[in-house]
Amino acid sequence: MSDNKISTAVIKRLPRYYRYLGELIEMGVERISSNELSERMKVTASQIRQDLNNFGGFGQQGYGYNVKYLYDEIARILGLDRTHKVVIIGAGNLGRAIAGYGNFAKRGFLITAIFDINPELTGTDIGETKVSHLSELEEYARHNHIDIAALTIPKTQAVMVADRLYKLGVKAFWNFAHTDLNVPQDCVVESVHLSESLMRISYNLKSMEED
Amino acid sequence: MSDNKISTAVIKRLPRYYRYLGELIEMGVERISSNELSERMKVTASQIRQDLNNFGGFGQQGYGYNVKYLYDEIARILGLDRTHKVVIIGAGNLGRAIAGYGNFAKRGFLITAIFDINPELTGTDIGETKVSHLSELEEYARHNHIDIAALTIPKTQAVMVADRLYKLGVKAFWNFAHTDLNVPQDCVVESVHLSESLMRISYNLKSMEED
DNA sequence: GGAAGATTGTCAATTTTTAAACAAACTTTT
DNA sequence: AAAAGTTTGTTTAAAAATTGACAATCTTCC
Repeated sequence: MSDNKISTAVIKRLPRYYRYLGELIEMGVERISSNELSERMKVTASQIRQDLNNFGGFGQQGYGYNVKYLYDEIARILGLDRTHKVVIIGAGNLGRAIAGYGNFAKRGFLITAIFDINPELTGTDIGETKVSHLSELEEYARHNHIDIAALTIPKTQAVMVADRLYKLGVKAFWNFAHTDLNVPQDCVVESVHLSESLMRISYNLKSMEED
Repeated sequence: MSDNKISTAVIKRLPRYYRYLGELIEMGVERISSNELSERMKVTASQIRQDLNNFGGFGQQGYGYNVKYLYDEIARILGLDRTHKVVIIGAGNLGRAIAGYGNFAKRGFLITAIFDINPELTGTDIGETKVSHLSELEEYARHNHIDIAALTIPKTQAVMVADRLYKLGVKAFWNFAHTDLNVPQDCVVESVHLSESLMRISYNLKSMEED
């Protein structure tokens, strides 16, 4: 359908465009040029135009881009026009934080189940959702579709649970564990390695001092 | 001291090398070649050698790299040989998750204070740390050094609080709010935009279907 | 409705990043 | 202790990403 193969560098920037366009809508801005957007976002106008043109011509010469239209188009490109059923594995603070974040639901990411290995948590409520014991995962997956699994559990468990989930047909993993998952090629893995993020701060702080 | 200017692409990869080397140490591996490491990490050996050589020659021909030595050197490069005092702004689930994660302390990131705007949370304990009211931020900063501020608050507050923190001398921000901070150039900002991360999953799921 | 001004889409040039190749130098084996 | 085998550090080549430039074309103003 759309031309393969868009570079990952472009994909990484799309959500940020989307965020800025959303803010512009809230501000009541109807149109914007690549030049003005580039000043707000601190990127080059050329990059904005080239990124967008990977997916088609959304703008118009002499006018710029219609904010609402472009916003909706990017949503479509990103697949935000559909709903995604998300299960959370791990009902610790991180799992709770994700479950409780309302903005995800607004973008079509619905928390449909939460699992934890701790029996004491089984049956307790997190937001609208009841925590199930991890042993019920297979039974659940037999009756319910899972688009995305968020893994907010320690690394030792994460790799094994990802295996189990893959066997149940889950193809997308939002991995918060401090490890790489070992799932087959036909999966989407997006890792959020918080400790690596902190280390980059540490490096940048250090290298700032040295100038 | 060390040669400027290392590309950010290299810096992003360093923590991952560090993680793998840590695992090798746990496994009792004493030496490793770039070739073997490249197979484990699924990157090219050439990239590993070139990345490391930005900081000096840590290996030896015919031998490879001493795991423990390289591990320590990367720690030093990343600034993990010092301690960093971290304050958390926002005692919600995300703030709690960060405060409770013991591995950070192991790497020298010490949670020294937690602030929240909600008076009901003031005085409550999170791990070892008591929550203070956000209004006490200035008073606290006058008597205590802050290396890094973690912002786990909504976007509207995050930008303002970052301003306040900058005026108090804080130069590094770990930003979890869904916005860009507007702090001066002499700051380190590391943003963790979870919703953007989710959107990339959505895009990749969609583009996987289309093949 | 025509002229002046603005802005896109795209091509070309530049810069950055990644990968390949290989001489130099060390380790291991015999 | 010499030969055979490894493996690095570095150079060179290739690929990818970013930026610059501009004709084409739309909008706005008069």
